[in-house]
Amino acid sequence: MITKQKGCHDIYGDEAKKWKYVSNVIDAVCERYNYDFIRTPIFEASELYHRGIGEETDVVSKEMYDFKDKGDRSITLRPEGTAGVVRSFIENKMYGDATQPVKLYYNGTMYRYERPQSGRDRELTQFGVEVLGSDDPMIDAEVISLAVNIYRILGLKGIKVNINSLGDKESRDNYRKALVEHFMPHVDSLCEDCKVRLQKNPLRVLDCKVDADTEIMKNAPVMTDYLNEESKKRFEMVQKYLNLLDIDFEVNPSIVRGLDYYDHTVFEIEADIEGFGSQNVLGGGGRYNGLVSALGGPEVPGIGFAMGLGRLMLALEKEQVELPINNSLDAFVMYVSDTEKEYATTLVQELRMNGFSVETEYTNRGLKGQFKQADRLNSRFLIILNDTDLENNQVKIKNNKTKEEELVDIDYILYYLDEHLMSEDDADCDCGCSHEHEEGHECHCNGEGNCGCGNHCDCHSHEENE
RNA sequence: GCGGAAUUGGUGAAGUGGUUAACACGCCGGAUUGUGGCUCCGGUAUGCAUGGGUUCGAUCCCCAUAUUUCGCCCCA
Repeated sequence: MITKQKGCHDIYGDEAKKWKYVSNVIDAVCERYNYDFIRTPIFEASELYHRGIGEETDVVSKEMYDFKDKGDRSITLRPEGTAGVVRSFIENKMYGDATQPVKLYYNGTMYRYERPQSGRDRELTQFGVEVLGSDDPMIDAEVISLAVNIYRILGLKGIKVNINSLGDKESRDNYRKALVEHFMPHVDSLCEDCKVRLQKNPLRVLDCKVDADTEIMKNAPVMTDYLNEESKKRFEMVQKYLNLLDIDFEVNPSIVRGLDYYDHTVFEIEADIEGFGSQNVLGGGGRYNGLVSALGGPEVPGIGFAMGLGRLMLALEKEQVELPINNSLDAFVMYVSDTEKEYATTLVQELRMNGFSVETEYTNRGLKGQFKQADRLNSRFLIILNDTDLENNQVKIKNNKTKEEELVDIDYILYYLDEHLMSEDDADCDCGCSHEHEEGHECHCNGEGNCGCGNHCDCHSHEENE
């Protein structure tokens, strides 16, 4: 048997429906924030990541999925989304668009050559946003709040937002110098990795878990003390806007992020859920004012974040958040004889073309088996064909909930289904999301008929629940 | 890159160095002559991840590989 590759997953059935639902929420929220969808290639020239993410980062130095193509080009499966989006921004000269800043979002697979564990796969799906062309602290807060609001809308409660500022270049240079001065005298007591980091990227020494509990690490200078006036003021503004947006956060000076392109605001959103795996960072991001120019574009500031959808799913599952997934069918057409089957073929198509979700029998089951199949598929109506009825231009339609059965004229089928499905929905809700009707769920449509699910709804129960 | 645990039908799983690998669910068929969901009856693994080895004999013991899973490191 050929099996899937290590660290990859097949997503299907109800799980696939959940993913689709989450993607719909993401699309709906991004639309409200006016972010445009962008799709960039899954593979890029390796150099993009070497220059963009940073040679010394683990992501580049040991986790890249790279290979030579038949033209002997060095190709890499994208390990993250930002570099590709920024490349596209430059290549397509989006900095020349009239509508600045450029606000983009993506939702796609990334690849990292790692040893899989809970919350860590080789193929992972990330949703992320990038804002290019504004250095306003207000947009920093907006990006963070967008991420938080998506978690909120999905119903996830256990999240914690950590923010920090790496400051501008001057602040970072000063801090870097202070770090080197602090650690150099004790270089021998550091772990092997840190010795290298101290040379190439001293900030990341702070990230080290091996030496985390040592005295030198605890006494290490703190970034926030080295921010110059301008950077400090900027960081305060970000916090002010976050407060205005009602986002709970904590300033955590140890957040430095693993990718080299960040400056000023950096943040991580972690799962704060009992029993969650050790890979508990749900999302993270930050500002990267130097990245566009580093990749050959003009001096354009940027900020973004990415969240792992797989980890989000784990978190939702851990919190037992029930996502509203639609598993029902409008009608199941049943038949036995060949002439009935012929009519079934055309009827099914006609119903489908008129907007009904309809299934029929394809595996020669007897009637009994077809009833069972219709139940399994949660079909609301059963259309039972019978040669005698057909001769009278009639079909039997059975309501699978009330078990009532009626003979209906063929010309009347569409109207009949329309009417009966509508009246069913009055009691329920026809937005298809149904979460507002379940206990313990909040609806976010404000009675305007748009729940986070992106489906339109005009039932009244929304307002009552809100 | 390093370490621990696991792998038995469609599914959840019990189990043993020795003739027919429990049990449950599901599925299929029948009782029910074209109306199911309850009940009863019957059928559902030449097979215990793959490849070697030990043994008279291996699903069980040993080794390797693959995959899964949980950690370390790192990240989403």
